[in-house]
Amino acid sequence: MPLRLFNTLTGQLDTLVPMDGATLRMYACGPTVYDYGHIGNFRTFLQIDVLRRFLELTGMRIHHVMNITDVDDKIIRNAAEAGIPISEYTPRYVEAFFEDMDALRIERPEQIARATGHIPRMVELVQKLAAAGAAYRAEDGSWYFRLSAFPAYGKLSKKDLSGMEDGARVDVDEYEKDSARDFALWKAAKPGETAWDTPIGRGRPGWHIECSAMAMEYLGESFDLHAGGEDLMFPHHENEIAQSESVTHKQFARHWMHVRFLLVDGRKMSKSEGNFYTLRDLLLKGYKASAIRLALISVPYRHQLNFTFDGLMEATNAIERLRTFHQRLVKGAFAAGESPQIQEAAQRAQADYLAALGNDLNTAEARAPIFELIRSANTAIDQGEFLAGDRDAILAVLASFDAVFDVIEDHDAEPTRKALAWAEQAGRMAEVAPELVARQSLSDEAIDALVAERTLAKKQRNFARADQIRNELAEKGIVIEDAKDGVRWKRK
RNA sequence: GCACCGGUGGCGAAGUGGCUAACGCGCAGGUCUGCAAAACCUGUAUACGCGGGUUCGAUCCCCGCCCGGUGCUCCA
Repeated sequence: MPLRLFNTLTGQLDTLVPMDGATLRMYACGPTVYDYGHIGNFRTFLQIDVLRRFLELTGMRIHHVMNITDVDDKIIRNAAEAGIPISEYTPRYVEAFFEDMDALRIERPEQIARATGHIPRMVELVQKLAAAGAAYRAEDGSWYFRLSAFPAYGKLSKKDLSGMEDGARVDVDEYEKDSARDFALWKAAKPGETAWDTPIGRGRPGWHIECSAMAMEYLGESFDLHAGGEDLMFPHHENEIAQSESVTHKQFARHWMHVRFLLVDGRKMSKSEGNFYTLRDLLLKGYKASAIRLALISVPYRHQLNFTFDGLMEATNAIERLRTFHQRLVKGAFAAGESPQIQEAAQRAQADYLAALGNDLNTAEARAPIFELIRSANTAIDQGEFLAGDRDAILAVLASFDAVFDVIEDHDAEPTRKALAWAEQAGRMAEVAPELVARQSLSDEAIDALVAERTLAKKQRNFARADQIRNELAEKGIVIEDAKDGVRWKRK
């Protein structure tokens, strides 16, 4: 199943094929590590994860490079406020970032590149641009890209800058540029700021140059796919193209993917709006990592997603249904054989599922055949028409669903445990939802003991005691199910 | 202001120029159960923002309008 993916550059669905015929080379803009990641960041990384996982499911080999921006204005400012060098400031946020990625089960890219580890490559690129006449040094020692040297500028974001007045909106501290639209490649050091001594002077890289330098270092002058959030399209990605192609005269990335922003309660998420959430915030409110993952990927990447707590509950309940069904298959006893209707339904579900994802990663459409299959399988089981071969066929479909969505298998305990440990250490226990604390208060062994006591009470027809135990457990988020083949319990 | 995107049942969200417009969640009733839970069945449902146009036929195409959102500046 090939992937037809919307390409910002061409404005249409293009089939994603590795240009070397073997491995898809892709670059995705990663985080700037000045704070904890918020759910908007993670929506982007999650959608890129969906892309990766779908390609892997179809058997494609991938080489995916992600950068970490560990030097920029905000980092310098925050580190200065904290009174520590940036090399001490950023590691904790790098670590937190990967912890959050793991919590959301986002696969690691094949390669992670830090900006501060690639300064010489960036300097080289600036030198090459200068040699090509596309870069110039301003009086203060900063280097700028000369926009007029790249006539194709605007081809990605479809902006026509020809009509823009030069000098209409020049920032006061950018008076040294030849043209207002020229952007910084290298920023001259200001007193006390982090800086590197290099052949092009003492300073630090501009924001855009790191991605050009690292992408070309690891993926070559031309590669298959470049992805990121929609906000990066302009100016960041446009500038990357200008810098890179001015040096190589080759197409930089062939295919560009942009993930739309999410809204929270119908508005853009921002700290001033009071609708700003990090992953940790949500985990401490008691939501499961899997529910957050599902909520953030269920709306296709090219659509705005309106994030709400109702949406998180919906995702929580949908996962519950998936997991309950999965357990029913795994634990159930079925007679040998296959029933043609179920086999056929499983095959059709698998085909529809893959087709939906192949159609520009339509995750919403992809869910439908899975849930349809679950309903018909449940019906067959209830009617005693479900056989062991049917189970195997459906488990295979669920496995390919989980290869991309990754929410059926339950990995939720660890992220919550880590978030609680972090809250304790960071002195933020006040933010933890009381239900979450209650839920953590019983060990599996204690629950097993209570469940056994209840089963005994039931056998003795002491229903008052049995219900009392069930209520006690329910208060701590433990749900009991009396099935034909025994008693099950699960944490809500 | 300029540009782009969206407005589908109670909520979220697919999709299509013509068959009963997916799927999920919620709610109600039923089956099962000591009672529940899970599961299934039924209902919720006269759901395609408004007004024109094209067409044999439009939710889907075109025009206008209203509403919401986003970008044009640091931002996933």
